[in-house]
Amino acid sequence: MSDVRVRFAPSPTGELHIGGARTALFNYLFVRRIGGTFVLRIDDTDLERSKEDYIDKLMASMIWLGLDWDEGPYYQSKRLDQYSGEAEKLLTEGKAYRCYCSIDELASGRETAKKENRSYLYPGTCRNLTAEEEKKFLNEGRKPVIRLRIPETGTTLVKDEIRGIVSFENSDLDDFIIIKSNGLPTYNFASVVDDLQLNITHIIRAEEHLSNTPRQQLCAVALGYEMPIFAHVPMILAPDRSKLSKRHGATSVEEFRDQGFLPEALINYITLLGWSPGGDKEIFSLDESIQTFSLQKVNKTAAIYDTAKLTWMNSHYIREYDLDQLAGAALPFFQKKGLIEDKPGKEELDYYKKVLETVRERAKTLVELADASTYFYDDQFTYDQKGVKKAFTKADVSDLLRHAAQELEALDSFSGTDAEKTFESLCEKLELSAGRLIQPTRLAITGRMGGPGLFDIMNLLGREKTVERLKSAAEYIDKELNQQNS
RNA sequence: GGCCCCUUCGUCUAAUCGGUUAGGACACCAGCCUUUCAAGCUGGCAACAGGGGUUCGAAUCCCCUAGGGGUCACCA
Repeated sequence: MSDVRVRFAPSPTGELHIGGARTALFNYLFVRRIGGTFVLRIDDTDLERSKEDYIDKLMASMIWLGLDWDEGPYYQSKRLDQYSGEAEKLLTEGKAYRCYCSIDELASGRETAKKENRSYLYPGTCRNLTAEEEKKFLNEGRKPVIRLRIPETGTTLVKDEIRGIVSFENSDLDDFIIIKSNGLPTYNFASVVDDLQLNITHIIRAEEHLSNTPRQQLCAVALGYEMPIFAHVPMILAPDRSKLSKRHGATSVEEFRDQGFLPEALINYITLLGWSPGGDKEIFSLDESIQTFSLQKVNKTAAIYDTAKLTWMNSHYIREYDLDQLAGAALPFFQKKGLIEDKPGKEELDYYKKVLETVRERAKTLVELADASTYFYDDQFTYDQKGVKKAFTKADVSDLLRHAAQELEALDSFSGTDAEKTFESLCEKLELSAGRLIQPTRLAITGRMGGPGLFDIMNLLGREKTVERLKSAAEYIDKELNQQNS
């Protein structure tokens, strides 16, 4: 096993969204290829926004996607001693200092800077306070924060596996806060302390963190460490090129799951968002991606996510999935529609799998799969109105349906092929094209104009239901339609 | 606004060191297949942001402009 260590460090302020999932995925692909350790860390230093419920959901989503980790979760909220300890060290070394400026004072400085249309940097008011001055502030009841002393000159170089070397002028940075007045660390500090203490070797994270990296690197330098290697992966944007948010529809892994997407499809789709193995292959498994993944081939450009392609991939996986696996994945969707019992028996499950087999070809999501299966369970359906106009209004349709029902009833044995033969000879006898009989029959037994092969449906439904539905359709035509006509 | 990153079909992307009719996938359109709807197959539409260089030759290297994104919090 290699000593490469990566981490995925979500903050539990929401569900795992598609961008976070992709970041986790790239960490996973990278570390699994190299045989290193994948660490999960929960960045929960924001007490107000962090919720425990989200931690469980985050982990559940990762497991559902198949992204398992080796170590953790570590919780920043349980490591607070580490941060204050390191901060204290910086304080005694003179690399950090206490700042007594109030939030209001800071805000007003920021405001005037904005009015004068220049960028605001903390002016270093408390940079060189004397002991007496500090005492005075303390007596006033001020609670200090701790700021890192940033070099006034020089350049900080960030090495990034994807973007090369990115340089920042230290003079553009200010002495930022590492410990808040409530004693908790800020993200920029806690994250650095953790990455160093957990021996993280590669930080693979979203591009939005690139601008913060020089600050973190300066932290590491002050703490006497060298920073790990960075890889800032491009963002995933909404179709309108803006940052992803709720108003763009489904953005979390959980939502995609609820909409009937398979984890393999989601993974396959986001794998291709910002990375490509080269070549023409589009469909591949997590394991296949691990074999070919490299950070160097990750794109620099932000990707816009487009559910059309995801949907196409999902339909592909629905078609190709192992039947038992598909049955397991789709079951909750059937149960939600009330098609299947909470604890289905063996017979019910066998029938269910047969239904899946005949229906899976044309479903793009698991929701559609359940929608397309209702008439296998429920006799009480209405006829598609367009279909009624097309298939039920021709002359003598009701007689035709009754005739077909009679023929089927007269059969010694009943199967899909038997039914097909019966229909063929009936059409021949009546000198009808196959469609003339098949269309109204389809509508009669499913209520719809599209779907699986008619005789496959009959086969599954069985003779009794088929005949029954043919007859009641004939009745419907005589009653409803002829009444209208007269 | 300062700083940083980015720019190939509508979208995701490919194109070893500069030499390609700029390739694939989704979507879209047409045809084939077919009892319907899908699937599948075949074909079509469609891109190097703009302008300067460097070079025999630039999507590829350099510069400028424009556009997009990120970041500048006692959020992460």
